[in-house]
This record gives sequence, structure tokens and C-alpha cells, in this order.
Amino acid sequence: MNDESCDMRGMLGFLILFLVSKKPMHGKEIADEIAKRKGEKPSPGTLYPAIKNLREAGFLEEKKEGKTITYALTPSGKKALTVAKRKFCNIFLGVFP
Amino acid sequence: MNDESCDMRGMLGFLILFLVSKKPMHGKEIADEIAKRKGEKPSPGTLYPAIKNLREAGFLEEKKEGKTITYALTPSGKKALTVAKRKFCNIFLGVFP
DNA sequence: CAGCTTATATCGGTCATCCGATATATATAA
DNA sequence: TTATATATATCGGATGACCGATATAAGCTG
Repeated sequence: MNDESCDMRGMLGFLILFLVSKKPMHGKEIADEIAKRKGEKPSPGTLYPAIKNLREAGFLEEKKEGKTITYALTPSGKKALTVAKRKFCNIFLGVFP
Repeated sequence: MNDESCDMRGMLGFLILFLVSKKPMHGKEIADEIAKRKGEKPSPGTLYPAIKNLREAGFLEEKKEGKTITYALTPSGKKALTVAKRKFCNIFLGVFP
């Protein structure tokens, strides 16, 4: 637990799913978007395994374009996100003003 | 990472701070409220150490009434919650409809 | 008082998240 | 071509959140 009692550990997969649902992105873009929201960029050793998990779970599909790989939600990923969002909103009901 | 890609690990301290900010509560009440939101009750071995951390961080004060201990936010706890809430809303902007 | 329930607390161990360092591969520059 | 930068990926290790079992302590009931 850090000073703000909110290290958000365990939320990275959810956050990636959500960000990619807004717009297909490649890894670097995801990292930058997280940095913008969170204040610090996840290390490659954090981000890419998380992406890999989501891909192996069947939630993300990738399109390789040269050096970069653009990730998008699969139908199964959309469904998983819907479930996770509902749970998330339930748990944190009232937190957001 | 679980099936829904959202196990919320690391959010317990934040959630406790938030719940207690709505209304001073004792441990059992906190556990029940979390169970209602989350679907499963945190085990005593999870909840009470988390409360202890918050108390030792100076965020919670306790009032003992017989067997039960009612927890409330300290001024420092209120400030910590404000900071954490701002961060939380920033990170998850757009998730809640 | 004795026995049972409830609330709080601790301990040991497990597991997953995360980071830093490093590796690979593709693109760009000189 | 050689060198450099960028994007993706993996590995080892550390941290700490979490659970189950167990312990303490206070109330209730007989």
C-alpha cells in the first residue's frame, strides 16, 4: 500500500482492455496513454506481458505493420470488458463524482 | 489476471477509505459492504491487516465499544482519500458511463 | 459459571503483479 | 554498410496482497 492507499495493482489488464476498446493501439501508444492518466509509464517488462496475457486469453487480436503491432479487441474481449466494467462500476459506485 | 481481467488487487485500502468516508463503520460492516459490491467477502486475514495498515498510516481512528471497533477517517485520512480519488478518477476516466 | 457466538487480530504461505535489465527485430541515419 | 533509435518481448527476482487457519477477547444464553 502506498501513500495514497491506492496502487491500483491488478488493474493493468482491465485498463489495457478499456483503452484499446476506445481505439486500437500499439504497445507504445498504450504505455503513453497510461502514463498520461497515471503519471508514470509502465515498464516494458510490465506492459508487454500484460498484453500477452490478454492476447492468450483471446481478448486481443494483433495486426503487425512492420515494427509496430496494433492491438484491437476481439468479440470475446469486448464481452470480457463489458463484464469487468459492470463489476468495476459496482465496486466503486459513488467514488466518481 | 482472472477471467474478467480485473481482480482489483491492490484496491482494498482505497475501497476501505472510501467506504469509511461515507459512514464510520466497524470491520464487520466494512466486510459486508465490500461483499455487497464485489460479490465476495474479504477474509478476515485480508481485511484486518488492511485496516491496520490504514490505522498505522494515520488515516483511520478507532473508537472501541465493547467488542466492536468503529473506524472513522482522520483529517489526514480525508486528505489521502481526496488525493487517491483524484488519481483514481484520472486513471479510469471514461470507464464509468 | 459454562458454553456458544461474534468481532477483531495474527501468522505462514502462496501467487500474481510489477520492475530492471536484457534480448530481438525492424526502421532510420550517416 | 554500419550505427543508432524504436517497438516488442522475455527473464529473474522482489514485493506485497491475499487467503485459510488459528488465536484472542468480548458479549450472550442457559
